[in-house]
Amino acid sequence: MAEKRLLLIDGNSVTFKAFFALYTALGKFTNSDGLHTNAVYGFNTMLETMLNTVKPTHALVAFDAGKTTFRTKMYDDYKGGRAKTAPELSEQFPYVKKLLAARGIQTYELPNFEADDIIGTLAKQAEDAGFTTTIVTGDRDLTQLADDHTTVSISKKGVSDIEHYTPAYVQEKMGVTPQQIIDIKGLQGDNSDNYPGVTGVGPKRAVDLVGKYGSIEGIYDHIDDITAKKLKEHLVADHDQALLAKQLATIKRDAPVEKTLDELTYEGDQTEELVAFYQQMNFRTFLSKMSVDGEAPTATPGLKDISYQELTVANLGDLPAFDDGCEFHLEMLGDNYHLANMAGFVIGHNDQWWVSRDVNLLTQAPLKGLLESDKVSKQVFDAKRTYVALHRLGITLAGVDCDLLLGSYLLNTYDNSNDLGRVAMEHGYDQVATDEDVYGKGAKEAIPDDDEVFFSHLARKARALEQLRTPIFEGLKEHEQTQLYHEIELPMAFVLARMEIAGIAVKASELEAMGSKFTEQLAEIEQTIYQEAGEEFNIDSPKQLGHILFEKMGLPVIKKTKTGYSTAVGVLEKVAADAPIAENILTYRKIAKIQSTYVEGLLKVIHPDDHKVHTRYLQTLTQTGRLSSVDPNLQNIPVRTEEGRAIRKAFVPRHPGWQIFSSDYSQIELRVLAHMSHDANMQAAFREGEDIHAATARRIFKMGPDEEVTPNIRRQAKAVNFGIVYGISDFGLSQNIGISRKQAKNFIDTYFEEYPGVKAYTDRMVQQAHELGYVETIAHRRRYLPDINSRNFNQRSFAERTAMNTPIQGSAADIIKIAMIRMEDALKDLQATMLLQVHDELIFEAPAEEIETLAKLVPSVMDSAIDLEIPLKVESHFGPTWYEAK
DNA sequence: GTCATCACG
DNA sequence: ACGTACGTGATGACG
Repeated sequence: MAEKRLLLIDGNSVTFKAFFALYTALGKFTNSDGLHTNAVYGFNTMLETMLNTVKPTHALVAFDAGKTTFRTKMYDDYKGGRAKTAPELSEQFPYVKKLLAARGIQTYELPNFEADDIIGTLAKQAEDAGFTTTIVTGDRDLTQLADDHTTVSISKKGVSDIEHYTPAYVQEKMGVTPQQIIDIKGLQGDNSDNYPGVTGVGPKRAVDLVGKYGSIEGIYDHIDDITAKKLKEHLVADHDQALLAKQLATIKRDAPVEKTLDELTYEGDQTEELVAFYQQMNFRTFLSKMSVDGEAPTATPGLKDISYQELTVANLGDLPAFDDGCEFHLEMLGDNYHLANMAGFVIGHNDQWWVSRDVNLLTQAPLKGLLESDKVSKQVFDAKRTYVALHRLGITLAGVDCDLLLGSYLLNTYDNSNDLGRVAMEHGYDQVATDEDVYGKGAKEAIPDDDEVFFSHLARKARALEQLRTPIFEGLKEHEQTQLYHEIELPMAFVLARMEIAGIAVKASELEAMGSKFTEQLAEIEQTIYQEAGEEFNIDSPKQLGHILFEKMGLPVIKKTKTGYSTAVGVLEKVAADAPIAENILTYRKIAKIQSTYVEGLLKVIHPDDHKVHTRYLQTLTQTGRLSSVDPNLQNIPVRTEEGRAIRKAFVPRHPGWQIFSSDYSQIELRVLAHMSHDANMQAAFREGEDIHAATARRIFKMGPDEEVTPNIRRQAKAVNFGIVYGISDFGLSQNIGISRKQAKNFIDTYFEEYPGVKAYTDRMVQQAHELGYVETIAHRRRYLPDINSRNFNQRSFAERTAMNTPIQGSAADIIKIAMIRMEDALKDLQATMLLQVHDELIFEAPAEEIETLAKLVPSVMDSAIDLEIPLKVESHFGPTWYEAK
């Protein structure tokens, strides 16, 4: 007998998940009738995945029948207090059902029961009848149904990110058997379903107890074995509640379901109906997939065939001149393009693609000429990556027109990915797979030996570049980001590429000398700590350290983390007065950090040939428009403590006699705020060259002109200024400077009275975010804030703070990027080279005789990068190493 | 892979 | 009543 495979889907839960997974794209998913379709779309994506992997013979989607169920009869407030379902979501349920009908899948609901119970009941029947069952849901509770013949697949973040729970996986992940999930829930209760368990029992204790006694009943049978006094009291007091909660959590396996398994035979797509439905929904990509049904299967379902030619030395001459431009992609496995092997490339246009594994062909005519010509416009994915890699082959890339990665990032920072396939999918183009699909991941990641697989993937990438150029440019135009793209981000990519290639020289001998000194110091402190603790333990383990400090030594617990005692700096500083061990641990930590991250970490990445480190700047990662730096991160080299700062002595110019020169913007974020808010008082302070923190202190503390601003008062005012930039809250400020929440609120109120323009600015940004769903920087960089209208206080508050902060932080990022682009031109007749950017600071190396020139030139380029209502201020330093240049 | 910690602006 | 400062990356521990 053929294998029988049953697919059971929790319709409500999956529709919910799909809706929220595609929530940011809600605006893009509407059909011509104005109906939202994101949940239907997401549901169908998930369904395709499951149909392809499970290949079911039988299938059913269960829905909840209504608000009242046997559970609400047991417990009035079951699922009480839930926010009303958004209308954009409710309107989609009927269409999900229509979709299912068109796909030949039955739907079912049963009065008084939830979808869970229908699924539980049918899964039981299926097991008895020898089926293999797959349950799909977004709700972890259903993992209680996992058994040897039943897998529970939970969609995690996205619609395609699915986790499969077998009994072994449940055990591994949750620490209990599937049957014990209900005991856990009985003890813990369920916030989202709104019923309590036992007071004081959270996930950790619940797993512990159930592990020890097997079940809730087991716990109460051995109640006298429980030594923790409070816990026992709670268990006794909440006995009834625990039993009720367990009952509520238990999925029915014998609901009066009137469907028999035989009726659930999966019919497959009802083609005509489905085409009509897709048309009604405006699902173009799903429609196009239908037309390829029945063709030879490809590596990834849904991809149409693509043709290409393999390029060789013999047919290089056949390449056209590409007068209308071309698409080009250079393939590398691995993120670090300074080192990664180049695996092949594709070039072409007008759906004619040439591919090869031999990247040396690129160095030959006519390819090298094409790549280096700014007359031949090129569409690429990640221009910086491409530029750096081609540079390794002696090719200087020019003529880049559309960088899909960069354009896509500007359109929406939120869902941007480094994978061409994924980015294409974001823009509704589904004819290219992700690298993970084609190359695999982890240890198995590799360029396929099969030419057909590899080359068609390359050709599909190139075609995606061709297809997406227009939509990307149109999107940028719509967002008024054309200038941002052409005049800032695209030129920036090449400036960064050249900085990365230049690298910065690091003296290994200097680091090694520091390292051996630190090793000695660490050994010494380690011994002292062991003596104070009375035993040896791993100081690097917060868990072991917490045990020593707070259990063995009985120090007062200041703060806890999710997993145990906090041993962070603030905590250790508080207990240091009573316990010298805390002081020693702080010293140990400080040195260990410098040692492992900076001494050892940097030594690992010094290039053996040129003795330099070549970081990579990530240009499409941050949500604000800042850069980030990896492999190594050169934007967080220590400076605040003397021991750490010494690391900078190892950063030197590449030639003897040269100097390191650095310039930084002074208070750029507050100046940007003064500009954007037009606040007269704040602007006056900057125009008159005042110390802004002192000026703020005078204002918020209502000081007379002759009163002296003490360092402590200035420190507090500085914290308030920072708080404003971060999107102020009284709580946050009170924590930061150790005052009461009430005092903090006072400071903020006074601040806003004194700087009314700033108050108006913050209100305006929050309001704009509410109305438009995004905020913008000076250069029209955009950040979407989908949580701004969230019903969850925390998420909403966070979005509001972000609405205030992002235009400030992001505009500062715009400004330094403009300065960097102009800087290259300003330096063209000098030997001086720009090496690093650290958010508000630029670092150069130059011959000593150019320092005088730089000291004038660099600040003038930086402070004229943009015309604000107040002046920008730049400070410079230089010296024989980075250590002195500050 | 996730957490806690700590380095920077 | 809710429970927080904004933006990052690297490390070691631990599951």
